Amino acid sequence: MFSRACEYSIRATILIATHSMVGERVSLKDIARKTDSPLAFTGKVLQQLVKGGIVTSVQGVNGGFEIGQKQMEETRLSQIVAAIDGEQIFRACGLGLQACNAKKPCPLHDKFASIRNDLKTMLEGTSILDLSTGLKDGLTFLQR
Amino acid sequence: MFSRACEYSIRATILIATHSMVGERVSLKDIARKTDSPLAFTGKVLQQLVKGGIVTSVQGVNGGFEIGQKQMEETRLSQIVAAIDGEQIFRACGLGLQACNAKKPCPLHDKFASIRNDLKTMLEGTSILDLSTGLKDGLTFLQR
DNA sequence: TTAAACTCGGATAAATTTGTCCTGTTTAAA
DNA sequence: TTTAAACAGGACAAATTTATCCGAGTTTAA
Ligand code: SF4
Ligand code: SF4
Repeated sequence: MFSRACEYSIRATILIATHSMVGERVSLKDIARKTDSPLAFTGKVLQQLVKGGIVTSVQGVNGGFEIGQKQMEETRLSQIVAAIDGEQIFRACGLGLQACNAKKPCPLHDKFASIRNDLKTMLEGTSILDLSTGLKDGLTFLQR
Repeated sequence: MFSRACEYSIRATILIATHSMVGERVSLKDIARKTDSPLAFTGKVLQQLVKGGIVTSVQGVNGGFEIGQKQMEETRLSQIVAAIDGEQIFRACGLGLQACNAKKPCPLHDKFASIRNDLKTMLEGTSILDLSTGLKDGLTFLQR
């Protein structure tokens, strides 16, 4: 569904948010450990998120990653996915035709577009905060 | 969403079905041309479908691929996807955790599992025949 | 001033997916 | 019996994704 890079970036962002809630920063090292992700690779995708304005990084001692209260309320999961995997997933044809076009539909169009749209709606309706509260309260998990 | 190999295999199967409806076989050459797919690679994935019992191949002059009337009615899109991409897509965690487990859910669990289930239901409820009639009648397309 | 704890970013490597090539085998018809 | 049209399948190549390595820059505190 999502690329590995995208999965890592979502897990990382959620973790960052739970720490930002209590005024802490998280280091890449901790992110990698607590989300069970490869450190250096996760560093790369986090840089993309920083450039995309989704999370903030602070260099130096006591540095790390953080996300503002407002950011975590307003940023949608769809933005993370778009920042890493691109908009493709929201628009692509289920059968791989060059462009999705309801005027000249592929055989799967109606059924596929419906689900793709549900996915889009879900991702656009879910904020980082939504995902982070459950983790903070110990109801959900980032590793298993 | 689906791998390229899977997209090719679905397009190929639908095309094969439209020909089988009128008692014809289709050659790999024609499949590649009419579905805008790389010939040799499509040949590979078709071999997987043959092994999976989804389509039948006939060697020699006037050979090609075909699919029985009953097969196209009974075979579900989910079976093609499973044959090429595996069952992963129906079971995998949206955030990439090792196994999907509602008892120890990832933060996206509820919302993701719902959509993943809709997708599964859709794929299981769609037969090759369903997809092929529209193409045969010129209402849907396999290239653009 | 120095050391330590951090992020940043380029280069490179490994793994996977996608794609091609070439040879062999089967089959029908000439 | 020969020939040509077709699938089968192994070996290899290209492209993409995933992952690692390492040196450089930044910041705080001792
Ligand atoms: S059918 Fe769905 S997937 Fe295929 S082209 Fe139309 S919208 Fe895209
Ligand atoms: S939340 Fe959804 S995706 Fe994550 S583990 Fe549970 S079922 Fe799988």
